Amino acid sequence: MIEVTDRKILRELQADSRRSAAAIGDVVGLSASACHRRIRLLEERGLIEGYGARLNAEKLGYAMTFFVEVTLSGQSETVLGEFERAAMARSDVLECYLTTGTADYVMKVAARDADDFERIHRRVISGMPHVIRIQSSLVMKTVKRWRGYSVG
Amino acid sequence: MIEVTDRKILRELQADSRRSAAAIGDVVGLSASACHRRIRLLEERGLIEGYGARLNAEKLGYAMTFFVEVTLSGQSETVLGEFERAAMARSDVLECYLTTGTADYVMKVAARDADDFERIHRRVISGMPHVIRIQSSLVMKTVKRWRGYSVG
DNA sequence: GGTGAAATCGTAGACTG
DNA sequence: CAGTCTACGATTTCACC
Repeated sequence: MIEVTDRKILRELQADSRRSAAAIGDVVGLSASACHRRIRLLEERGLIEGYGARLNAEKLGYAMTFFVEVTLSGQSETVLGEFERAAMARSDVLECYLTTGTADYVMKVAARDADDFERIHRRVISGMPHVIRIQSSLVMKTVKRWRGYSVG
Repeated sequence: MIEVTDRKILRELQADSRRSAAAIGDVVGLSASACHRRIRLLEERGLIEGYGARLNAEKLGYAMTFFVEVTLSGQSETVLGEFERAAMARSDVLECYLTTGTADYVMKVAARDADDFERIHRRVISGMPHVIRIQSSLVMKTVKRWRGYSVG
């Protein structure tokens, strides 16, 4: 289990990972060094996997985001493994999940424009191993994102 | 457009936002102060929206992640707005997108266990305004995540 | 967990090429 | 626009209470 103070630290770091141990300590009621010790421990325990910048997709040139549901021709280890390796390797695939439900995988894909998505759909995803069906949904509006887990 | 060096900086910050300007400058071939200046500008231009810790869902106590597709009873501004406000307010809804395709919204939801998801499904999502249909998929395996945009 | 101190590192500004 | 230099402040890390 995670202690109350640790939860507060995680909440702060999730919202802004650039704050110093001293600043976070102020908020959670800990001295800078005690807070720093706890952060180190949270990293070592694997609760914190890393720190990253949140980038603006549009300003980066990615005008379109899609959810793509992919169905494969089978569910054997080999089939899944080969598909997953291909998904890992594609930089236009931002996220990829094996799911229950109608399809086998759900992927989040970033495209620069409609032509780019057409290319990704036709050349990239269709060409990934064992894919027999693709259904994509364009994200028209991002209502919520980056808000992270509720940690207390 | 984004300059080559800026792209490299974004790539580094996306992968690890805790590195200092000096450390990133080393990688991209810039002095600490030049690199620092560019990072400030990238923040001001809105390319960098923020910095966050990547937390481990399982270790936080969220054993299950779901994609939930929601269909509403209409598409008027009022209907969408009321639903979106409810989605924003729920801390178990990690992400929420208005999409084209079969459903109206796709949400990512974190649950502590099966009972918790049952509760979220029955009490929370079904209770959100104007929801007439819910279809959820359990994430069985996260193949790819956190890898961010290809910027360089 | 807190304190305090030392060493290190990071930030920001002025100035030069 | 980048590099250097610089000065100040912040941060990390340690031993000890």
